[in-house]
Amino acid sequence: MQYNSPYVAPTLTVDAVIFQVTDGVLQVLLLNRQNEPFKGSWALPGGYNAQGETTHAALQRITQQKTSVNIDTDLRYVEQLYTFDTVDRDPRGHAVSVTYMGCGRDISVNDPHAQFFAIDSLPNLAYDHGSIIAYAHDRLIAKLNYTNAVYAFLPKRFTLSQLQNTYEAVFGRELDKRNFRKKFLSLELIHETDETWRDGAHRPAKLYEFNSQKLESLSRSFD
Amino acid sequence: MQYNSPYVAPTLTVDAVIFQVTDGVLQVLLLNRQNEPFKGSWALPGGYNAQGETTHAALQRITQQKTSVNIDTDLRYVEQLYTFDTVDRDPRGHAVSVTYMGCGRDISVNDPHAQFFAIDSLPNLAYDHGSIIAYAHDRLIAKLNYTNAVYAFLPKRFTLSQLQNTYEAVFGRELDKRNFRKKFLSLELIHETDETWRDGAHRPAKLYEFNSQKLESLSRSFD
DNA sequence: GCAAAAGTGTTCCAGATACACCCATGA
DNA sequence: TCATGGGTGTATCTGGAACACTTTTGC
Repeated sequence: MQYNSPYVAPTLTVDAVIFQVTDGVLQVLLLNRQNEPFKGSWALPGGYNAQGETTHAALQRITQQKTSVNIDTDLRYVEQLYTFDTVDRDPRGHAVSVTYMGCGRDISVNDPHAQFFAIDSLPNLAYDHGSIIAYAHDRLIAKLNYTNAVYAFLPKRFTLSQLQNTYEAVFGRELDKRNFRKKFLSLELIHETDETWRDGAHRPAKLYEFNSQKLESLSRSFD
Repeated sequence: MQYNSPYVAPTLTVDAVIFQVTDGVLQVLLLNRQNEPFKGSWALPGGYNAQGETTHAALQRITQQKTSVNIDTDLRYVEQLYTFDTVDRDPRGHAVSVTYMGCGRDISVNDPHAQFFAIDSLPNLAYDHGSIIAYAHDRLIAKLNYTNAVYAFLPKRFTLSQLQNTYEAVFGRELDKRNFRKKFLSLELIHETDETWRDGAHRPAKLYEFNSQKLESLSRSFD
């Protein structure tokens, strides 16, 4: 491979779509932009990826700096999504963005400019971040359909109702309680514990645990 | 976003996994490397992506130059796969590679160093191209399972046996003829034509056509 | 008439869907 | 005792899997 003119690489950036489910609502982490371009709009956490740094390492550094979220400890599932590279997506010049999706729970953000938004009431978004979020949501739905990735949204021990709520929040539709329980239990991904959860004036719920906290493909797809 | 040291982007490259099905065998296009590193090994068609060029445009230019394959006219389906960025994957330095998968049929290559290989008898591969091909194959199987993407491997009119052979080549296993036909026809992706195909001393086969040559998701997954 | 691929139906089983009531608790 | 969410079973339907013979042609 020979080149006559000196090679100049495009700018490389990383962007993260960080999801959590709170009170039965799927949320995305966004940052309010303090500078141009798109000052005042909301954007995914992201930044530059320099030579010698993997995209994963860049993501780690950037989310830590900008949102105090640590992708290795705060997120229980992280996956590369897609690389967006339309030449005109950034008004400052050609930038190629490697995007990631991450899932966690009870994520606390200190920065006053960082905030979680419900997936179905997003504010004005910078760049092409609206389509990146839509892409991530589609992928997330697919992942929950054929893997055990829900574990990333749940505490170690959880009730079947919490589990069902999480699926409903991601899928954006309601599921039948009896069918949900029958099907999910038949997948043999979780087991009962001897603990129960008391929460108000009603029968306490059994707590369950995942057999494995590692990503596994389901024997049959969920949906 | 301010930087104290001047920003240097990693080298950006693109690599293509180009599939076709010939005589019931799934094949991948490879190039024999004439230079170091990995001189003599086989590699995916790929090359540098400079600033101002989209990855798709770079792919177009590179496959045309190196293998005389035109991804817009010779391939009927193209999709971005994944971005590989392990710092040490290229011995010459940190390179980030955006990979694509493409599918076509009857692709002719002029270059004597370019050749199609059966997916299950690949030669010595350069870089991490073995794992890229494996990743592409997995994705291809998934795509054929939940979309009508097979059309990319077939001529405009084709027999049900050709269709079944193509699935078998990609999936790497045999399918039951009666169940295959019943199921595929029930998906309503193809329609009969009034033409038949004569080919040797046996009953001629009806020719079918896809209703649409655009990618569609199946109402129920295939496999 | 024979070799070769095309074409065709039925039975069985597993899993999806639809659906309504009793249980255990706190106030 | 009542309000609240937890927990449970059955009937029906649809789609997947297994399986073998007849048809049409060229030689």
